Amino acid sequence: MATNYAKYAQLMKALGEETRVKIFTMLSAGELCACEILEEFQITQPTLSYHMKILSESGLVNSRRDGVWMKYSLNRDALERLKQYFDGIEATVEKSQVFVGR
Amino acid sequence: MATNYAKYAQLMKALGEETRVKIFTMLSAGELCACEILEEFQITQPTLSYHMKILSESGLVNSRRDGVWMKYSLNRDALERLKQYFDGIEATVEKSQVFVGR
DNA sequence: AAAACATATAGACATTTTTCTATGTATTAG
DNA sequence: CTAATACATAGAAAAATGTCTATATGTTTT
Repeated sequence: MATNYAKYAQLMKALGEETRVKIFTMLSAGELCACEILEEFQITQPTLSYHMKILSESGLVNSRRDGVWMKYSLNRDALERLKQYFDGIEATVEKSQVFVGR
Repeated sequence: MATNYAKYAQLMKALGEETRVKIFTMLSAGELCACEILEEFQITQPTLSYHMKILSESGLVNSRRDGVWMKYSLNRDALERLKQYFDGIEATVEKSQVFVGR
């Protein structure tokens, strides 16, 4: 499977904005509706809608309609993919950093 | 310690671009100079310089001058911080997803 | 069907981002 | 010291992003 950097970039970009990374973090506590999220920010409802769209389209966040409300939750698969990406990244110790005994 | 969402957003944004996430991944194999990185992309040298600046300023990447070359490597602390952020995010299983025995 | 509520979309606008070309700076070799 | 090499900076331009107001859509209640 060729590593899909464009997809990783999309996921990271979705989290590369303060409001969105806050929302993402909030959702780790469980599903929330847009109205509950909105209360935590000083932004208008259309602006929140815009951010939720970006999070949803990236796949990081699931959305479902519940009557009049939109409920949002984390997508476990996308979260796992991101975690696995970072697990695959290992900062190799540079020679200059190695202390070779005494 | 108040969670610094602006800082997380900065780290993610630095990785929220395909060229940069590729470079970041390349660096997990070890230190590289700008000229080696440049060979892998269809961009000009100033454009690479711009991307390296963003990666460096975010703290994700270390840079040092070695004679005429700039050598870049991953920053272990920043990487750890990102990993720990994601480890702290747990997609809680929604009620609707729970299968309650038989 | 109409009203009320939650959310989405359209359009406009300012700001930020990404890219380039041209040029400057730092380091090494001759 | 001059030339060559590697990289950085400046400035410009196009594209993308984030925000708002106004309005549309979908859902429930009456």
